[in-house]
Amino acid sequence: MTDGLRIGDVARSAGVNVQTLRYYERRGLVVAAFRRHSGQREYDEADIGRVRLIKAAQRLGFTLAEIQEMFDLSAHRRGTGELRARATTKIEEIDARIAQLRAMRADLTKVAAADCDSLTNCTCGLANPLSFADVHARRRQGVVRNHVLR
Amino acid sequence: MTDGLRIGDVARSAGVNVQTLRYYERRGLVVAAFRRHSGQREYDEADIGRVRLIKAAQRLGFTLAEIQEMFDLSAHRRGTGELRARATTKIEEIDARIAQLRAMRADLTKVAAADCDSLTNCTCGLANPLSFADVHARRRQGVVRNHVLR
DNA sequence: TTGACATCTATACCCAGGTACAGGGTTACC
DNA sequence: GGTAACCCTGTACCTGGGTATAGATGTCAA
Repeated sequence: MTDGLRIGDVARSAGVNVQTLRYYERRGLVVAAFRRHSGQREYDEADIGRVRLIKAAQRLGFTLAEIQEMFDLSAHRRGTGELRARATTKIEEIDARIAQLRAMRADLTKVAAADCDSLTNCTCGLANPLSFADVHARRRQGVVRNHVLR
Repeated sequence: MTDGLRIGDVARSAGVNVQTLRYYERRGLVVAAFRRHSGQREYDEADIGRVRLIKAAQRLGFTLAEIQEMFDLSAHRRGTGELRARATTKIEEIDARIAQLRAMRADLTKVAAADCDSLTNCTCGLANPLSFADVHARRRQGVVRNHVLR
């Protein structure tokens, strides 16, 4: 009886761990079609594709919950344009995250430029709850103290 | 006996939870200078600044472990240029993350453009372990099947 | 002194996406 | 029929940054 794929075959082919497949089954993402009399799972070729699809969607930034939802949508045949809509939403999320990272980056360059000697005595704006922009504006007005080195 | 600040005072001033302060103490980040006979923590003004500094560093993308390490560095007076070096390293990490997000974004625009009806029947490259660029190159050579809708 | 609030310790729980046992049973090949 | 490799369930653990709860004290103003 060597027709169906066993869990290890699927794991190797899809590049995941067997524990991961059992975890996906617990979450309802990939459920083995059959069980042998002994309880061992039996998969088919399509399951390998399904696991690969999950990993690909993860690489695009989708969570397992979102992927599961998209599977459910296609199962219910209500999916016209849904995938595109979800991709568009995800693009917006990514844009927001990039904007946030860029803001962090800008503030970090100011920290690097200020060159405080240590974190505990850095007064270049880090310890201030205001944004760096605000701190710099106030400094120009003489409201914020300058650096205290060491 | 109302000299020292109590944990709730620090929490309110720094904009964090009291549980968070106790958590920081467990991690060794902010330890109350004194304890009352009853066991209650007593802080001073500097501790508020320290907590704010932690939150500011977190906003810049530093983890608590990294922040702790930077505190240790300044305590050991080996910090000349260290903060700048760490900021520079963090900037590189952020740049790498932005590049990764941009790659994800590019692939997502391809998914949106391909407009597959559903995730399970999407053959626009999602389920393929190769990058989308590769898939598109192969499609031009007629190696990859076209979409199967629904 | 009473009542409302604040604080204490210890422990468990949350998110996501798995990973790592322990202690068994099954399968494949020689 | 031995033995190595595989598979099973169930449970606990991991990261990171906290949050929640329980039950016991402490503090403070009226």
